[in-house]
Amino acid sequence: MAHTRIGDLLKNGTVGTLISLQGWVRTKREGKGVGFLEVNDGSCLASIQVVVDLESLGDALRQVATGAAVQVAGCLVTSQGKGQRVEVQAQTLTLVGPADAETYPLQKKRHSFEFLREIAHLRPRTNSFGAVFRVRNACAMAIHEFFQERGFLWVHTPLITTSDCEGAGERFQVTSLNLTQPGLPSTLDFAADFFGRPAYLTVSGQLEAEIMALAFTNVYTFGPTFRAENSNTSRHLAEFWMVEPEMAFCDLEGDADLAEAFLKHIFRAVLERCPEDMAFFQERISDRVLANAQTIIEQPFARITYTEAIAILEQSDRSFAFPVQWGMDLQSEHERFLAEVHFQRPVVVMDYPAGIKAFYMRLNDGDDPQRQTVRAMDILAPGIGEIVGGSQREERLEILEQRLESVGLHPADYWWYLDLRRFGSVPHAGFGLGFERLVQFMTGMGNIRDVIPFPRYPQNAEF
RNA sequence: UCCUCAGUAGCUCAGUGGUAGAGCGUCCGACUGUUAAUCGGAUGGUCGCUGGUUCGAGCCCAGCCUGGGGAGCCA
Repeated sequence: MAHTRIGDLLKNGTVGTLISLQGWVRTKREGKGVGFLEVNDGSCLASIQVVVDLESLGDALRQVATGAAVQVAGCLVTSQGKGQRVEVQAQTLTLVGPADAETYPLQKKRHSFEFLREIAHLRPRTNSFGAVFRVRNACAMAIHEFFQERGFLWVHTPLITTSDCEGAGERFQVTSLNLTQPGLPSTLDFAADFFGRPAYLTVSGQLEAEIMALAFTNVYTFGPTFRAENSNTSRHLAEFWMVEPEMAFCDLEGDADLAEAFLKHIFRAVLERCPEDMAFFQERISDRVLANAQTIIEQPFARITYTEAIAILEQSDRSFAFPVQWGMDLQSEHERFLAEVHFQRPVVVMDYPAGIKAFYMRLNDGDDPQRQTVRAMDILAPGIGEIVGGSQREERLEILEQRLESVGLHPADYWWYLDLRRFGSVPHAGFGLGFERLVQFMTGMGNIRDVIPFPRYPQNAEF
């Protein structure tokens, strides 16, 4: 008999039919004449109740404990008990893989996320992580859907790179040299290394995405990114996934428009496709999850310039640890005030001072030289902070060369990037979205390490 | 990396100088179409590590390790 996924049985299963299912036992309750198993196969949040007659299947049931893998065949019947529409009256119960109840770490109780992080190989079998990873999947699909519907090409930018997306943080070095040899690293000869020069794991696919955008008009990347920063926070990972759309013939306003439509689409899609999981987050993780999603979907994002943001902060009666001053980078406390207190919804902040942003961002025309700004755009989200960072790129060759020089970079190292400005240059723009931060934002999960199956962060790469 | 809080049973925690505790889990029993089942019993400890103070340290002191929260960096 073909096996049916539990989500299918609970939703569409016809009472009276014979079915077969496979999954892992969440709990077992045993009485005198009858026993109950709750079996989950990850297809949905709910487990299905399997009713086991002890006279016929008692021996088999005794082998089964929490955590065991089982296969059950039987009749789908209307539940006599409360709490579920249907249940399975077992005719056969097969133990596929036993689990020792004494040593199986997951108990029939609530566990802390800190503890579950230590058993990342088992935590996907919990309600919380089941919901997280189903929502994560739905987010990823919604992202592809959004771009594909709009004619964006999914492009694959390299993970190993020799270029540096300036300002994006510390890089992991990639080498085939034998670093355990004595005498290293003073004798390191990169000419003898695999690529003949130092190479790194990518910190951003943006520069290569620009190449592709200037051929395909609208493209996006969606893949892993690596930062060797010694960051120990609830919103940083050493390995994370990033989405980076890049659009030719597009300015900063178009960029912000796309980012807003993009976030709205993802929230709408996930709410529609994972209602049980989202209700679970609302109930168990944060009671603001659903209201937050509604705000994202229904309300237009606030949109201000950096200069206006500074004015709002200066006029607020808050006293900030970091004094507010034009030219400074916005601190966490400032971002939180803007998104959580002042606007209470996502805020797009545009036109940052040139001095605090990367070389490739387009200089605004007609600025006071003392207050030169660039066409940068950050989206600040309540509870998360910066979720999107983007800009219109500098498309003018001479100005880009000057910017490189002024920040101490060598234009020769960026010859191909500059070539894009020599041959058919057009205004273009894009942004980067931290995928895990999006999932955090969506689910209300407090720590980014709990929205990726196997988190990498300083001193941690166990699983 | 900095600031701060914490580390005691499988898990969540109480215990602030004098015999190591509770709830949950697990096991056994009872009971029951149960569903965070219920009731009774049992099981369970290098009190993070190292050193120090003291007649005596889970508790006080120092260093280290690990984890949480916040900050910086950023997505």
